[in-house]
Amino acid sequence: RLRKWQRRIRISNATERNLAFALSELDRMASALGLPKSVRETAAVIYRKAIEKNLIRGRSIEGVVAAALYAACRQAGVPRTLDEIAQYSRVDRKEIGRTYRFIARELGLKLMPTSPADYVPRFCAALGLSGEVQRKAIEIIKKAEERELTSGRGPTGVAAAAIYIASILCGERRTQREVAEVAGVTEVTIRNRYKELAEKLGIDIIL
Amino acid sequence: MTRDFKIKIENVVASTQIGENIDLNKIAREIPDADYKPKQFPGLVLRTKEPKAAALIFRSGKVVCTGSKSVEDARRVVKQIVKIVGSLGIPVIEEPEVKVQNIVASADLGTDLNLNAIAIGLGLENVEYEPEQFPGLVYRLRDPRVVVLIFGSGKMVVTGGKTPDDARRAVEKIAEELESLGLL
DNA sequence: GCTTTAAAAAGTAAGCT
DNA sequence: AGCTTACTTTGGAAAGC
Repeated sequence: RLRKWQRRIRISNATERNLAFALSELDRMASALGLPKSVRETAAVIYRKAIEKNLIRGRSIEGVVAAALYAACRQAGVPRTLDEIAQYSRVDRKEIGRTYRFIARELGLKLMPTSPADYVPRFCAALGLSGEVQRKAIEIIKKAEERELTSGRGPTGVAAAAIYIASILCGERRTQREVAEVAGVTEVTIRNRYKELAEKLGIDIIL
Repeated sequence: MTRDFKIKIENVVASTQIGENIDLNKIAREIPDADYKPKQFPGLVLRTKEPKAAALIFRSGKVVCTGSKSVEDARRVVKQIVKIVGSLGIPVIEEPEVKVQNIVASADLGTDLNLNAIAIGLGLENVEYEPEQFPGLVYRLRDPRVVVLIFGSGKMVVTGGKTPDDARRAVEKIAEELESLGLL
């Protein structure tokens, strides 16, 4: 029947239109966040899988796009915080987080929580810190994880504290305020984390 | 090895029905400390001091009681609400059937925990752990049907159960699981 | 889905002195 | 630098938008 044929065309048009919108939205956000093409592609794959499993029901395309991008960044080891993702989305952080948990669960994306170490390269670059500082910060984070000093703590706060300590130990000191700015946490959080790390890891920080 | 998980009931949510077609405006007029903002929420809020709790009274006569530290306290609160509403000349059911809807309890495993290891041990597909958003690991059990929030300190919160025993069984089950995984 | 209630856990945040 | 207050998460019922 002709009706049936036309209906299919309508549906496929809408589907394609939505996909085109989603992909353009994905590109717009990825560019704004300065993400590499590989991450965009990973996010696109996640988005398509979500579509195939009808995980969009009751959710906005933008929300799923944002969640797919968030997941892709983590999977690629170049995490962006939900706040950073939300900065370039019409959807708020809370909704992106919920959507992320939902699609991660439904698609079986087994992602461990982000390690503070994954934030080190980006934060250090933004602070103009050397590879030596990055190495030291990651070393501190690894020890902190072994000593179980990171359970329940925000990854960015731990990363910020480790970088703050490393910058001092390497003679490239950055202020708590500068580190807090790039890490997106408060100076109070850096203070709390660095005091704990310095004390429990036995690091002497002479100012 | 008798463990003391320090299980404590922190909140009991119960529902019941104390009457029909209750005039909430009258209650709001007669009881000065009652909160009633029908534009914002259809229920009227009445708070009791002993036991300290809050009751939501609806026009239908249905009542939701929250904040009690025990099932018995929840029943005591309902009796107080019946007495208060009844004293206003409003027809009430003297001894309504009280149904516990949810019990929130806290407990302590007594040791610090490595949440990353626990997430892997219990299975990433059975657990939610996003320290960027919340410090606790969320573990949903099918039996008993409750949700447990596990923290790095070893403390936890059990919610969603209908009886104190649901919370007790959940804590013991988790302790056993973690121990068999060598994470406790 | 939201609105309102209560309470705990631990981390982070914001305002004030 | 503290202290206080407050928001994040979990669960459930109620009546209505």
